[in-house]
Amino acid sequence: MLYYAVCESPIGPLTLHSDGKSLTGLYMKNEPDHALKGCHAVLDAKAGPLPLVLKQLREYFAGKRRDFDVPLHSEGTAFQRTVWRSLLKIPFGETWSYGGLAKRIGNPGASRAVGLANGSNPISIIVPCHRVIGANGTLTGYGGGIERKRWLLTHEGCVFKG
Amino acid sequence: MLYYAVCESPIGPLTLHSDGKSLTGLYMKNEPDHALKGCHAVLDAKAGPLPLVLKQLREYFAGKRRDFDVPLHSEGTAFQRTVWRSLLKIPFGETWSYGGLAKRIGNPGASRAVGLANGSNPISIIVPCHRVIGANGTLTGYGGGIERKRWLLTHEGCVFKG
DNA sequence: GATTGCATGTCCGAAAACGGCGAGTAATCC
DNA sequence: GGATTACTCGCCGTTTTCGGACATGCAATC
Repeated sequence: MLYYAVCESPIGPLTLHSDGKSLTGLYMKNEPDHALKGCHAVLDAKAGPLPLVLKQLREYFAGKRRDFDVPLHSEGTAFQRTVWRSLLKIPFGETWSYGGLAKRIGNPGASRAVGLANGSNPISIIVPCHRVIGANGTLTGYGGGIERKRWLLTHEGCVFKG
Repeated sequence: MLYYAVCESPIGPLTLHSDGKSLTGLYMKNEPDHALKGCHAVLDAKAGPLPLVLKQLREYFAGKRRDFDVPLHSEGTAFQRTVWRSLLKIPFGETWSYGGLAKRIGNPGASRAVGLANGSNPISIIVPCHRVIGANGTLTGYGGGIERKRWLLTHEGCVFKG
C-alpha cells in the first residue's frame, strides 16, 4: 500500500510518497519518477509521517528550518545507499563536488557514478542531492531541472557559477 | 511464510511446499528448485492442504488414485500458466507431444518453448508434466531425471519408446 | 534416412552504451 | 602572462541490448 500527498511550493507542486511509516519519495513536477507505481495508491495527507513532512517543508520554504527530521526509507543498490547516506551529511548552505563526495565514500574515481546515483535519489530536497555541484562551481544537472536547483541553492545562500 | 513437508515414495523423497492455503510446490530429490527459498520456512506436515496432498499421493503410488483434487497455486508468466493449465487436462494414462500441446494452446510454433515452461513447472506429478513426450514417442527429458519420468509413465500404463 | 534451418518463450551472462564528472592539454582573448 | 573556454580521455555503477542455450517439431534438402 502506498500513501501519497501533494502540496504547493515556490518551486511548483511536490508529491510525497509514504509506506505508512516512513517517507519513501518526494518528487517534483515533470520529474520522471513522478508517476505513482503500479500498486494501490491512496491520496491521504494524514498517513504516517506525511503531516510532519508537510509541516517541515513549509518551515523550510519559509526560511525557518535548515535541517529535516523525519523517518526515511528508500531502496537501492549498496552503492546508491552509500551515496544517499552521504548526501544527508552535507550541511545546509554548503555544497560538495561530485568528485569530493566520491572521495569521501572511498571511491575516488566514481565521480560520474555518483552523479548517476544522485539522479536516482527518490527523496529530493530532504535528501539534498541539490547540494552537489561540479568541481568548477557550475550546477551541471538536476532531475527536477537546473532552474529548481538554482532556486534551492540560492535559498540556502550558497555560492555557485552561472 | 512457507510451510513444507517431506515424504517417501517409490521414486525417492518428495518435498511439498505450501503457503498455508494451497499447494505451491512438489519437488523431487536432486531437482534444482528443491532448495527452500530464502524466506522463513517451517517444517509442518499438518499445515493447510499438506495432509490431504500426502494422503492422495500415497493412494496414487498405491495404484488406487488416478486424479488429484487439491488446491493449487503457482506463479509464472502468462505463457507458463497457460501451459500449466493445459497440463492438468491430460488424463491419467495418456500422453501428449510438446508440439501437440503447443497447437492446443493456439501457438503451434512454440513446441520448444512448451518444453521450457514444462521444465519450470513447480508442482511435479500433480501437475503432470511427465505426460508430455516427444512427437516420436521418446521421453526426451525431465526435471527429476528421465528415470523417474519412465517410472511414472509405466505406473500409469502409458506406451512410449526406449 | 540424415542433416539443416527455422519458429518460439524465458533465463542468464557478457558486452556495450550511457550519464547530473573531472583532470589535463591546447587554443583563445584581453 | 593569466584567465577563460573548448576538447579529449579515463573513470565507474547501472541499464539496456544481444547472443546463446534449452525437456521440440516440421519442412526442405541432400
